[in-house]
Amino acid sequence: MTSPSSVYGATMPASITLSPAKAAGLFDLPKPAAECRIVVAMSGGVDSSVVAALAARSGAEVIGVTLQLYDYGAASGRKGACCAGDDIRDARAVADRLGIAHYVHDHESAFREEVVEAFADAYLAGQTPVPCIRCNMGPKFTDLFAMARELGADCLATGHYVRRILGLAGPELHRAIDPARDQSYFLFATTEEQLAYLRFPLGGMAKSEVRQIAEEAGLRNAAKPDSQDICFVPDGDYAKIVRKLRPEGAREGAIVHAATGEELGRHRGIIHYTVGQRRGLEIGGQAEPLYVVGIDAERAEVRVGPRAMLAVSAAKLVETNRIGPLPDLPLTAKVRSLARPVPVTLEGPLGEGRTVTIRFAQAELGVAPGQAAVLYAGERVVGGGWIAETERQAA
RNA sequence: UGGGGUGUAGCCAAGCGGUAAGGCAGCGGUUUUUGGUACCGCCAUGCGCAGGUUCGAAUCCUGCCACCCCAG
Repeated sequence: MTSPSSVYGATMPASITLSPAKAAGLFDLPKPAAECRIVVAMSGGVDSSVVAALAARSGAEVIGVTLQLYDYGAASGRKGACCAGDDIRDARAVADRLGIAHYVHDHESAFREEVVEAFADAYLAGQTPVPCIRCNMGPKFTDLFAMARELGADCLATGHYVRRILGLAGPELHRAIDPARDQSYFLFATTEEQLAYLRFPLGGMAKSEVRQIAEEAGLRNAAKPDSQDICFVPDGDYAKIVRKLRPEGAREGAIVHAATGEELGRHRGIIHYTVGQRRGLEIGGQAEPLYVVGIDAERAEVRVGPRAMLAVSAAKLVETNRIGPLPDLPLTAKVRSLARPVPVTLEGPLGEGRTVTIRFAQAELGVAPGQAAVLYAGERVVGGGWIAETERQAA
């Protein structure tokens, strides 16, 4: 195994430090940088730290803000977390190093209500939530947004890997240059008002460039591991959190075959399952693997079937959002952060919270209610919605 | 009780004298700012038990045990 630094060293120029003008260009400022104030959402990770460094380089006045989202103790010292404990200390240290102002805002109760409680409720309802999207919608793009405005900032910059590009009808949201890093899936609910004010200076960069900049700027977290998993789930055991908040979620029930209705086994609570899931069913003696194809919260029933039964031809989306005009171009959709966007057609109006159905050109597997479906026209994000129900592909 | 059948890993199952396939489940890893998926790796010194034949037995022989089916 080669170390990351040697890999980067081989492919990166000796120095990619940006000039103040180039740094300023990344923020698309409304006036000369020296007259601007930029608020940077700092999580304590490398990405947002580099955003702060770039903002400082631009010559603008920079204020770093870190939201403390959850309990210090639970995540302290854990790799891959954010917004608590050590991460807040990292953010502060980076701000000190850069010589910028830095505020930590206690956001625990709001985060618990808007993200964690909703997360638990979704599982209880037999759905599979995406807490990162709720977090972006609430704490980050609503609360932090308001704070930045109050601070008189010209814009709010974050470390998301996504691009904001000025189009004829205003700012557009586009996928990151590096498809492996693209985080647009988590930002489909961004409103046009938010997008007008937000900046994503990392969307055109590769992760290796970002780490290089962090190193050259002498940031202590330059080599810090990427965050992954759910930030408020310390050990990867999300069900433990749900059980703690909603003990009734541990109600046991039957695992039945979706085609025959036969009871194949028992489970210890629907919160442990998600549509598309294969492992954890503990049902042996089968010719082929079984997958969760549906969850009946009322009856506390997990319905399973062979892989073919995962095929879905359409999905109903609720609480939809649209970013910019709907282009007259073929649309694609992602029903999962990873995975390539697949061709879809829209049946109904998109945006303003309305309900719409997306129909897949080819059957899509493992579409779970509670997840987001994000719509693209090429590289541009045109919006999306939450998957409320799916239509199984006729056999 | 008589007749027939079957006993191989947690489950299903191949092997029928030459030194235990495969699938499912499980475990571990890789990938990944959601859950999952996918991929890779691991998983029976032993084939119901006890003897015997043989250079060599899960495979042949004998006895015993267990379960299933038919008869009663």
